[in-house]
Amino acid sequence: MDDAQFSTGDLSGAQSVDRALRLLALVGREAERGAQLSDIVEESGLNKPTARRLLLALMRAGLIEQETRTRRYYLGEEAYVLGTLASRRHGLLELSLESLRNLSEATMDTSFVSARRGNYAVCLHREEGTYPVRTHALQAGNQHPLGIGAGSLAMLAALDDSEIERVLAANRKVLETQYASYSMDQIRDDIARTRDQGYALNPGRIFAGSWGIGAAIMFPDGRVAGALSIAAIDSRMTAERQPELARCMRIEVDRIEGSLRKMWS
Amino acid sequence: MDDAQFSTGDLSGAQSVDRALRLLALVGREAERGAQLSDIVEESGLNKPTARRLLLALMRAGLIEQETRTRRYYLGEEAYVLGTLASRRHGLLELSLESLRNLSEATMDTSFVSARRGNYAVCLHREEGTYPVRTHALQAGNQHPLGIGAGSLAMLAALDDSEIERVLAANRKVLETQYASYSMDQIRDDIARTRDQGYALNPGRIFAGSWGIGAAIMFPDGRVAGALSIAAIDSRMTAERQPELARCMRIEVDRIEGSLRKMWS
DNA sequence: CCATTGAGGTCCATATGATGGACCAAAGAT
DNA sequence: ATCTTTGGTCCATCATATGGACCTCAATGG
Repeated sequence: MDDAQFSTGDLSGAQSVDRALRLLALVGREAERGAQLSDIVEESGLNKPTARRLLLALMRAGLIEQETRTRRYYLGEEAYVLGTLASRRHGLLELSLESLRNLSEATMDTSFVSARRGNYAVCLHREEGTYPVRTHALQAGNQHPLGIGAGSLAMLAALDDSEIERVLAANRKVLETQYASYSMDQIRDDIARTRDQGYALNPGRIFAGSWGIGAAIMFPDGRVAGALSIAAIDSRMTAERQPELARCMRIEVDRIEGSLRKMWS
Repeated sequence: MDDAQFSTGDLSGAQSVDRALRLLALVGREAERGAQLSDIVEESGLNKPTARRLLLALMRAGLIEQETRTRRYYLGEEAYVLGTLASRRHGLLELSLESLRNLSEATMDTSFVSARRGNYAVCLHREEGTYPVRTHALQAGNQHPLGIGAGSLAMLAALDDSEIERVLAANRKVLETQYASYSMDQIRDDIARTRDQGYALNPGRIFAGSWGIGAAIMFPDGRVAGALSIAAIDSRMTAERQPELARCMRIEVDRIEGSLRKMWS
């Protein structure tokens, strides 16, 4: 596989860096409430001194910070600065914000942008709808394995079959242990239906009554850039309304893909 | 000094993490053109295998990525995602964008938001003005020691005197070697004038003819959040026009500080 | 067309620096 | 007043990062 001219040898190592960056990601996903040291220790599988040492290093770099009162860890300002600088290449959120506002206004429901992150999908932003009954199943920062949830399923379905199987295989354990309401075959069916209909549907699989539909956003070169999705209670996701919502999303996806084309040319 | 109840002992270490994160920052600042391995090696002072190993670790985490064709390193999507998540706490850019648009429209000149990053100021965004002659001295991602440039000086002047001296002392070497047109006393004078006038002025100190004025943005708790600034050629920065520009900036700074108050309450 | 230069990438013996069990301190909880 | 939970740290041991030497490819130039 891959990488042309240079031999792609080992040069493995820098394991503490790997560990530190895993912690960084972990703290990031917990961004809202802040992460406790004990949680971090548990979730990361590292032990306390190690975790603390790595956290200190991340703090020295400004990527995370610790609130003195609560002793909780949060993403720091350097993370924000880097993100700002990265948005030149990866500005999916910026490109999508207006679309989300359009969607939420037109449909009255809550809409989302997600990005692919390895074998997972992360929610980048949640744009509240105006309809008074809303589902709060998905918040910015939350992540689920690819295939779990509407936007996430849309992204998975947009990959080619060999990669889908790779992803599913990589996620097998998590799926079995944490997503009992799903099965690998279930997901494969969902993919088929998604490709067939042109949009992804989550009929309350994660939380009963909390439905969603999603559509993938593609880079000009065919890679998956992310996904838009809309969530609502089941009674607002009837078979008649679904295609209508899908059409709205399609329009916005086209707009975003147009901007991406411009950005990369 | 400081940190209350827990003893803040050593627990130093994780040096490779420090190094890796320095590289990350370095690649980030070079975000536009992408960073070459050889530059990274030179600027970081690390040697090639070490730098490469750390870069690989950063790539594994998705924080940076390497374009296969050019072999240059860029910020990766994870950096973007983290930044998005961090913007919940540190969303200076989001809060300022509208103000920048107002400023650039009202004045026809280019305007900027910067954030403090340790002893430096980083430019987060550059909003182009419409006036046909523009200075391109400051681009997003660029950084200068605190005190160098209008926004940067505004931030420095907003610190208390003991911290100013700490910052200046820390930057002494860089100032001497790379900013020969400045001197420590020069900067101290600039600070006095800034406090006096209520806005910071850079009368072409870095590049002749490229002037700027700046104003600091403060957090509700009195810490420096960042700065707005406006840049133009000298003929558009006459003594008469300066107070007018400063007034426009002041209005926008007030707006942003209002939003910050809301965000933290 | 074959040096030569320079950039990207890697190997591996060595010794530096990360590891984690044991421990201490503070703050709730009973 | 004692127990438990959570945050933080020390230091002897050994795993892991280090960097000089080396390889490969592409471009320059004689």
